Order: sequence, then C-alpha cells, then structure tokens
Amino acid sequence: MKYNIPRGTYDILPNQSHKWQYLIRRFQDLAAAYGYQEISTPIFEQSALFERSSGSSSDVVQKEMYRFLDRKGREFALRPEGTAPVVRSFIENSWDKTQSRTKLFYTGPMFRYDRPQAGRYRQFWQYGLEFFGSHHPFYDAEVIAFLWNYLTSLGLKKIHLEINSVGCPNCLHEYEVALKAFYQPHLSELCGDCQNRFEVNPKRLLDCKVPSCGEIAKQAPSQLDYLDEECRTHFEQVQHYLQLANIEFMVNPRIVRGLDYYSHTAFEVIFDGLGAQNTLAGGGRYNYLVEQMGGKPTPAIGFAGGFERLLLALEEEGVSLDVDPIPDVYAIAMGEEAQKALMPLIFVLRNQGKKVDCDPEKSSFKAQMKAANNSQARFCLIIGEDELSSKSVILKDMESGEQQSIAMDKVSSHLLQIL
RNA sequence: GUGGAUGUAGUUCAAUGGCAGAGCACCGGAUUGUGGUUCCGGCUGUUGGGGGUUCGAGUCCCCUCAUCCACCCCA
Repeated sequence: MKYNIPRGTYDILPNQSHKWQYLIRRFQDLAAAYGYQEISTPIFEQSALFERSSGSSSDVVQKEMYRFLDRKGREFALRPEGTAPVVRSFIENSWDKTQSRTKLFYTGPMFRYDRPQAGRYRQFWQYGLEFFGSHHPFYDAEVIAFLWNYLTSLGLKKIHLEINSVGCPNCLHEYEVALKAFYQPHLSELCGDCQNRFEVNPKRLLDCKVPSCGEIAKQAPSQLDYLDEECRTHFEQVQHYLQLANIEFMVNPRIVRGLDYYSHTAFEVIFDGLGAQNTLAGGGRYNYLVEQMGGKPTPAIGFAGGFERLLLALEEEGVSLDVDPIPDVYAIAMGEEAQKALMPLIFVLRNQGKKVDCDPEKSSFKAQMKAANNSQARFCLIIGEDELSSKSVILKDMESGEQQSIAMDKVSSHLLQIL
C-alpha cells in the first residue's frame, strides 16, 4: 500500500519552507507598522456561518465547501475563506459593542473543493486583513495601501491595482434591475452559463470570457452610474485618499467580487503574466455583514491574498527569496577520538547561536572537506590525531584557504569574535 | 463540474512495436590529513497504477490516478 498526498494539496518542503516563513514574516512586520494585530480562528466552523455570510448562491458555498458531520451530527465545514470566521469572533467577543476600531490580520490555510491547476489548490494559504469600526474613506485607502505596499515591497513590479464601487444595497438593487432590463432582450444571444447567471447573479454577466458575451457586456450599464449620492461621494473620497497615499490605481467598473457580502469599495491586485489565475489578492468593504451576522451594525473593510500565487508571481519576476540558511562553521573530525572531541565543541558553538553542521561519519577526510565546501560554510574546523595530542583545532577560512591552529579552549571565544 | 495535453532514474529529457539510455545531481578514486576546476570509475528504474491487443508494449487500445492548460470559479 502506497499513500499519496490528497489531490490539490502539497507539502511545503524544507527547501521551500524558508520562503514561506519570509513572506509571512514580512506580512506580520508590515501589519505591526500599520497597527494590526494577529488573530487565529479555527480551521473549521459551522457550515451555516459561511452559508449566511458568503451567500448560499455563491459557488464557494454551493460546490466548493468541504463539509462534514461530527459525531453528534452537527454540520461543520473546513473554512473556505477567512473573513466570516473573523467576523464571528469579532461579534462573539463583543468588540462590536465598543466604540473603538479593531484592526486584525491573519495567515493560514483555506479549503475549497476546486479542480486544481497552477495557482489553485484545494488547501491554499491566505494572508488577510480586516478593519472594523469606521466607514471613513481614509480606511479604505489605508487597507488598499497596505496590500499594495506589501506586494511592491516584496519586489513585484508587473502588478496593477483595480478598484470599483458596488454601492450600498439600494444602489445595487437599482443597478441589478437596470442590468436585467438591459440583458432581457439579449437573453437568447448569451452562452449557457450566462443565461444561468441572469437568474442567479446578474453581476457575473459582466466578466464572462466568451467573446460574444463580452461584446454585449461592453454595452451594459455601468455600476458607477447607479451609485447614489452618498456612495459616489465615498468612492471619490477613497480615490482622493489613495492619491494622497501615492498609490496608483485604475477604476474598473466591471470588478465583481465572488462573495455576497461586499458593499461600496471593491478592489483587486492583478499580476500581468500568470495565466488565468492572475488575481493576487482582492477585497472590499462589507459594511452590513456584522449586522447580518447578528452583531451591532459595524462598517468594515478587508482583503485576502493567496501565498501560492504570490510565490508564482515572485518567481515569474525573478525575485530571489533564496535566504536558505548557510552554516557558519562546518566541522570535520578524523577518527573516533576526534569525533568525541568534536561533540562538546560544536554544542558550545550551537548554544551560542552559531550554525554548525558536520557529518563525521563520512568515509574519508576528503569527503568531509567536500561536504564542507558544498555547505558553503565560511569556516571549517578540523580535528584529527595531531590536534588531539596538542589540544588544538585547525580553523580554515574556506574562501581564502588560509588556516590557523587554535587552542581547543579558545575556539568558541575566537569564533565569537570573527563571526 | 466541462474540454484538451502530459506522465520514463533523485532531476531535466531521449528511445520506428524489437536488449530502457544521456546530461546534471549523488557516491568513490587520481600516493598517507585539505574543498572548488579537470580526468577516471560507480549507483540509481515495478517506464504513475491496473487490464487488453501482440511472438514481443515505454510505444497501440480501455480503465484509473496524478500533474499541467483552458473553461468555470477565485486567492
């Protein structure tokens, strides 16, 4: 019996692991600079949480959730996204009852039963950020600026930011009425998917990739023309604040976010050169979600991005994340007695925080030298018969080839000085 | 969920239906205890899995699994 990794999942292997840690650390550091604090929610929640928040008509809920019953028959789901659990926690901890703003971020795995392809997995890692407690456009800009600064500071250049406003429920309703009125006479010309979208989620008609549908979508009324006074002013202010933050963006009235809870500002960061899975991150306001989930009405805005796509984009742009740890010292021992002498020495160095590698079992001196070279360690320590009798070790600089003999009890203090 | 391409050594790839190979990597050697370059030698395979056609299948057919691409969806 041979066991296989589940479809659409992957192991983060040692030679990749440091890249993940690096990306996560950079996200945490930036969050600290913006005053955001980390929250970790469970991997699974009641299925109903996602059904109510994301919208039961969404594909994520309808087709992609990993659902299961526990031993008492309660229905749970592996979380397909991060916002709903954070909102649940926000309400459960009564943060909605205070007047203060709440700034949270998270990283962790999400689960969707999708057909895997490059940049799309069944277990995938997201970084995300949620802001609660103000509808001020300042915070729209802050959240978007955070995302933009994170991605650009990593070295991404071939990305662009698209923003839109989907308005409040009132504007949205009027817009959908207008949209349906526009599409009604074209119904027979649409593809099968779009005929279904017309009934289920008319906004999705706008980003169909079938060319003939795209032509029709170009003529369709724009969401932006159906914003009421308040929503339009808000959107203009958001753009103004983004300019003040020196963030470049383009307005794309056809951005449609997949989850039902979004209102007002919606945005995406697109990578120019990844194939079909080119949305690096996306987000928007959800001013009505907290209330809808049973909390006190609380405006909020957030985003989420995928680490796998981020990694692909960084690789595509040739950004090097190779910060693989290189040992400071590679230790070589010849013979059993020397191996024993090596033991206390390398542990002293390691306990001082030096990275020390060795493989004293290797067959020959030459082989150990080779290994020292492959490790790229700056120095190598050599102990053999001669050194044992003189209670010294040889310290060799692998770059210059120079070597010197050092008394065994002085080795650690000497290395502390030069490293 | 729909359509298509692919699957051979650790890895990148070869092999008209006729003995499964090469580069890289790895391991060893080139006078005793000194790496990188060079030279010599060595190891590695249920050809993803199962079935079928055939004297004979990596190659043709069917099923299955996986990866990739597009749709879809979205991060």
